[in-house]
Amino acid sequence: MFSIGELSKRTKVKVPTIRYYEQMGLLAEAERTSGNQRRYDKTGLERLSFIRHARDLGFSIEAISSLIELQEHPDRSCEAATDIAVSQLADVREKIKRLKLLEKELSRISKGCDGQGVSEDCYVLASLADHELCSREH
Amino acid sequence: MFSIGELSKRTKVKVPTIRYYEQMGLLAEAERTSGNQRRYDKTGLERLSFIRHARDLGFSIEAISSLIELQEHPDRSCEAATDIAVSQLADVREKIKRLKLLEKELSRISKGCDGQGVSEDCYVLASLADHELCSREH
DNA sequence: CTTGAACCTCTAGTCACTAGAGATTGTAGA
DNA sequence: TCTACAATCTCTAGTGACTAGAGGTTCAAG
Repeated sequence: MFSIGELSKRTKVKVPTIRYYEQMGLLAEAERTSGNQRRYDKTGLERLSFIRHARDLGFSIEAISSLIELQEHPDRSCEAATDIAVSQLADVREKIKRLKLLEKELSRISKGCDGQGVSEDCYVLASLADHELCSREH
Repeated sequence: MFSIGELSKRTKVKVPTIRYYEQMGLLAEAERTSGNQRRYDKTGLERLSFIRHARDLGFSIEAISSLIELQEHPDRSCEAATDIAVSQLADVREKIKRLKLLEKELSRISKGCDGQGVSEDCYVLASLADHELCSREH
């Protein structure tokens, strides 16, 4: 049995975040010492590692809640879990697509001031002011 | 002179968001009719278009504030504005990098359940539970 | 002059935390 | 055993960038 600080160290999840996860129902309520401090064991550690990993992969708290529920009712859980993962993947791909367009636009804008420059006006500000100057959609 | 609803239509920025921008100091306080309703002109329209475009490119409200201040004090503004754009670009590139790693991982995880499957356990849940199963950092 | 869409302000909610106040507990060293 | 003090507790409020809703007022067309 170890303290919340120890759990925090081992999982690299901050102490207030652990309490927040408990409050949100992602973590079961921890056992307490006689003095009301939380104590955890291997189960708690594994559960939190799962949550942390899923958060790192961009799953929302809500999605993680669903995944945890699936874990606890293992019948047919695989399909449903895969659905969640696939939808998360679609999300990530969409974000990548959008960010790549932004990258092109920003790199074009940033380069505007290099070299001989664009007379007296700032190209960055001009580009932001006038969407027509954009080379593509974003 | 036109209303906030008209401005909203022309810029595709929602009415409450326009009021929010005013409150945050991004937009100058609009003129008012005798009945206290906001009225805008070309200047307001251009300013809001600038903000909207910058938001679309992922600039924070704070960054936009800086850009607007630069616009208003044009001496040396170009270098500073370029700095902001370049830092925004670095940000975007970093995000793309991270998301690409996630994409690989998620697509690997999602595929786990296809075809013959991985015996009775759900590969998605197992992968999330055990970071060691990841093929690379993320 | 009436109607009703559009406007006003204000408060509170969203997500996933993070920060701080003020009080209590656990534990290592003297 | 006592003492210090780090770690813990609960609670409230703040973050960013809005969004939603209540309850009231104004504008403009017919």
